Amino acid sequence: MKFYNLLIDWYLSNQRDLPWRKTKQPYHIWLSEIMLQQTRVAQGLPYYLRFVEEFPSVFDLAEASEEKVLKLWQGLGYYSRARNLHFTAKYVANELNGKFPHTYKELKKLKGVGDYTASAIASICFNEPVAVVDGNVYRVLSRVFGVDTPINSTEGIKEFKNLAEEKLDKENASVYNQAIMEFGALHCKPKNPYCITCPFQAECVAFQQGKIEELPIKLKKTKVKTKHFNYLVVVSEGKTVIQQRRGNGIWKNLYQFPLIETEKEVSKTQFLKEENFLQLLSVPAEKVNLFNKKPIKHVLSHRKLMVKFWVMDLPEISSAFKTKEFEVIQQENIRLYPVPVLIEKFIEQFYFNK
DNA sequence: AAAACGGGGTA
DNA sequence: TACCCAGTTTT
Repeated sequence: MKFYNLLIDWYLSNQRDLPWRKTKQPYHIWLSEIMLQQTRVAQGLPYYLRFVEEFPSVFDLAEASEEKVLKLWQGLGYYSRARNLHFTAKYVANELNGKFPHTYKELKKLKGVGDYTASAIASICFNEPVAVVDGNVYRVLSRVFGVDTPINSTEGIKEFKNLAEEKLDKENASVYNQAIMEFGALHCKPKNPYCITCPFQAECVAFQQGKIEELPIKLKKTKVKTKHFNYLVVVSEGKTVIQQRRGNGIWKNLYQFPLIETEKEVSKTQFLKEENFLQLLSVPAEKVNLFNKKPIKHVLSHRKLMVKFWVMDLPEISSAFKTKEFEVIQQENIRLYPVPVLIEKFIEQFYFNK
């Protein structure tokens, strides 16, 4: 029995019932694939359902504002996915008459669609014989065939792509690709895989050599850097002040309270005296209160943020906030804006003294 | 070639 | 903690 036959047999009796498996419409497959990049099915599923409900077609998504798309994406992370999703929706709707490309080569030209996603859409929707290589595929192939090349090295990426193409069932790329990913997700798991009941036990190099725990091999990732954020939460006549994050850093185009970044954690005295922007405001010290005594630790894949929220009770909005950088809004309207989870959690706890 | 880019689940 | 998740883009 060939590798792909065993795999597909396993899949046909073990696959999960997922909404995007009930369709082959490129719009839905594309949407699900973008959402599931570096994201577990369990986490992405509710977002997928809300998006399909809110945007039944690519035209609906194209017509929405980016702010609305980001708001619906809030909490899913990697927000460039949402921005690229919206950009591509507009492109497909307006330039391609709502029709997605039908080939790997053309799909890969879409913003936010890389090698994996182009392969996934081309194979799942059109049965094009191109192999997907995601985290699951790296794990299954490295173990079964005993490949110890680091999966995140240039060499490894090429080698695994070639191996994946070699093992692909070219007549049934759609089912095969989903099968190998599903097998990696449910059976050949990172920790405690079900080797005892594995259909590949006899031929699995890693199992036979006792290397299940070691494979796949991955080069160590970069150090997490610590940053110190100080947010100014203005409270004034039922209003507050927010700003949209610009540039290419984290949370681009999402909203937050006015931010002052410091080299290290600062006390109230240090905060009020040493920061230029605050001096500009000239707020009396008694009007400033620290919301959280200990900094809130917010950990991202490559950053550790230590965050303090400074609440400023003002009789009126300072003129320093009346620039293009800031927006003065009614407090109750803050829930309409897309914000990082960190900010959302704060808003839930803080009732703006009502 | 390496770093940037989120948030949550698992052991 | 440390690692991982249906990866892509930028530096």
